[in-house]
Amino acid sequence: MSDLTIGTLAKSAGVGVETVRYYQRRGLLPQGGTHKGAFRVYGTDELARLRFIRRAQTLGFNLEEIAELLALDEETDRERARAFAQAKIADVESRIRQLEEMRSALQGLVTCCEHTEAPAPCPILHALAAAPEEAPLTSPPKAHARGTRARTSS
Amino acid sequence: MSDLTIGTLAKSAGVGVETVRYYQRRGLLPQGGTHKGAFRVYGTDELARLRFIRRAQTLGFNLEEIAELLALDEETDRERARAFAQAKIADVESRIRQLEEMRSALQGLVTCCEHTEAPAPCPILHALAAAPEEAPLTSPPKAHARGTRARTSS
DNA sequence: GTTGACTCCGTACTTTGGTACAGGGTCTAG
DNA sequence: CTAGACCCTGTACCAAAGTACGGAGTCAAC
Repeated sequence: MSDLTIGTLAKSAGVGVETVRYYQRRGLLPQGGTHKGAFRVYGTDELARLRFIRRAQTLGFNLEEIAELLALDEETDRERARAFAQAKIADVESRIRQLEEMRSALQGLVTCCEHTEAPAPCPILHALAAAPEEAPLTSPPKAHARGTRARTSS
Repeated sequence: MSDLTIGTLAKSAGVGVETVRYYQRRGLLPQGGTHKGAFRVYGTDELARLRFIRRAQTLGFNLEEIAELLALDEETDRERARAFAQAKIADVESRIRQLEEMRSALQGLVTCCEHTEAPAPCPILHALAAAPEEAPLTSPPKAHARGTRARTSS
């Protein structure tokens, strides 16, 4: 037993076949698997690796980070694993803080809206439309800050 | 005054020219602007609209949602604006909860690691590698849950 | 011995919020 | 009147994590 085809391997880990292949392309899973006939077969270590990936994802690691985690040695890399986890905690916490700021700003708008008499323009839309010179428009969350050159010209 | 070219309009709002054009393509800003000579000129309402977009982004709205917000009427759509904001609050809060779960799981691993004697395999990597039948692998945060068909076949 | 499900391989597409670039035209200052 | 800065249009590209699809081969059951 534990002679899995890619399909059963995928199902066992709760992912799609295409996902497994994708992980193979990304180098997270071995391309191989021993051949048996024309199809590849996978064993329990591939399954464990696949589950490792999914669990690490639920903890907020992306695939690149997971590749690094997978390269760590259980015996000799404890320090590094812990540092990794701690860095991720810091990262998660900063995202939480960002979201909390959003929430309180939104909450402020809603509260304001509820305390405004009916025949007035919507304070929410109004607040969005008004130009707050004080709050200088902290740059919106860019998906991936890369070449954010403001092109301030010569 | 307030006869802005696309470049000055963009600079006034703190975005790049390409971004303005992109918003135009997305229908968030009018394509037009009155022509003056060969170039388009924009006025204060385009600038206000552009700033509206950026502010709404900092509150966590995506461009599709912002398009809807922009379609609301300040006078007659107060209910809808508030509902919108409240839905966004709920959304933000659920993301916060998710992140908090991640954080506590990570914190648990780190704490565990710190209380383990040195000559043992890394508990973090170990925990990731172990198969927790209890915690059935709550699906990792997919970027955009769309066609997540597990292809459970016939 | 054929049908249907599965596998293999490669490539292209998805989403979101933009960037970048090419190949023009135009406007303005010196 | 010419150089350089700006504008226009259109298209292609970026990241991340997959998903979809086409065409061909193969395996197992009936």
